Amino acid sequence: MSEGRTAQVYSGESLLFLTDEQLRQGIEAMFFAYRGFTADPDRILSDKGYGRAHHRAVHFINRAPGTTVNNLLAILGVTKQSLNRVLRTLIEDGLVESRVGTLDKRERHLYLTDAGQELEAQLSDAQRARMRAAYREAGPEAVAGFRQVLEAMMDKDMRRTFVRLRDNGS
Amino acid sequence: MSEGRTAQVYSGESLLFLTDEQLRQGIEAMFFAYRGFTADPDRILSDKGYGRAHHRAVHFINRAPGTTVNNLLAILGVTKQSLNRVLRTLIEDGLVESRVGTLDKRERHLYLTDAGQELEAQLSDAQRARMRAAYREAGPEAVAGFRQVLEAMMDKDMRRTFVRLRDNGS
DNA sequence: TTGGAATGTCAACAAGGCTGACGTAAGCTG
DNA sequence: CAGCTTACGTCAGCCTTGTTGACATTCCAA
Repeated sequence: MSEGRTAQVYSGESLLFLTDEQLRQGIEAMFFAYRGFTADPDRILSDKGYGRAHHRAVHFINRAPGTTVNNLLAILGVTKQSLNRVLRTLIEDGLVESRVGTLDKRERHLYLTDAGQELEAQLSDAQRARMRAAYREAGPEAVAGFRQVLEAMMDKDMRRTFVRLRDNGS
Repeated sequence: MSEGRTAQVYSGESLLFLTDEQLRQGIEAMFFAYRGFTADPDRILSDKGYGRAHHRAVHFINRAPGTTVNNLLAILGVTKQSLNRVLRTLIEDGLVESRVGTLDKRERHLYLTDAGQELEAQLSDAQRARMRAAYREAGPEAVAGFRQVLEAMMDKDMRRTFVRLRDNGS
């Protein structure tokens, strides 16, 4: 599995030694950073009796209004039973609306209600504020590199999904 | 919470527009990348009846052999009951050894056994392989930026912990 | 010697994953 | 039209991993 203790990558003027130590620092950085990444939304959600799973659903419904359950399932990578539990509470609480498909009546198309959009904005604002602060501190070149490495770290399928979403949005 | 739709960061030759759209792409990149980041260890662990919590414990015990339970608690950010449950199974299975402190006998110092080191290496190899591939694909400048943004995204406390660990290791 | 700190343990609970099984409605295909 | 497949929902049960609260033990330090 391991390719030995070090590997070298040459690019432009700089030489990078991919020692196990450097890789491990990257691993730990991911671990600690992800905690920060989720911290603010988690606080907001737990006040309202929701969890991270609700956040994810709300985020991607907002991202692609009218998406089907199957579509959402593929993006989130969970079972329909798991997603259904979350969706049910969101629909009951009036944050999400589920409309029977017009073209294919088996499908349910999901939309955020006004209340749903309000929650999404609240979560989004908090998470973007942290991301914005990090981007500002690190600077533009760092941001480009950040996104390149993250994209390269994704599973192939997820990367396709990510790119599709990205190119849809803007 | 939001500072408006866009913000600008100027640095060197390039100008970065921190539009909400760009920030959201960063957020989604984190989400999808973290899935990839944990995918390989998760597979290995579930074969052996362990979970991500076991991985984290094993990782940081390997990282700082002889660490105390309290220390590990602070790093992992969970309750002692949660950690204890994981540690108990690891000790029962002979992967972790818990030694009563010599200086302060209330403390337990944690070490990986040979079997524990073997598991750690297996998990580490898999995770490093993915990180190495991502680093190679993105290139050295990207890697530097990646780490800068991640560090800036951490909570203050976690950042201190991260830096302390990093500077210890190398 | 007493208070507080570090640790462990028991119990109970919740979120959010999972599998398996089953039902219904709708679309598709021969 | 008949039969298979697809999309979705749901029930039941299980697991991991997080939580709180309560309580016992050990032992350092003032």
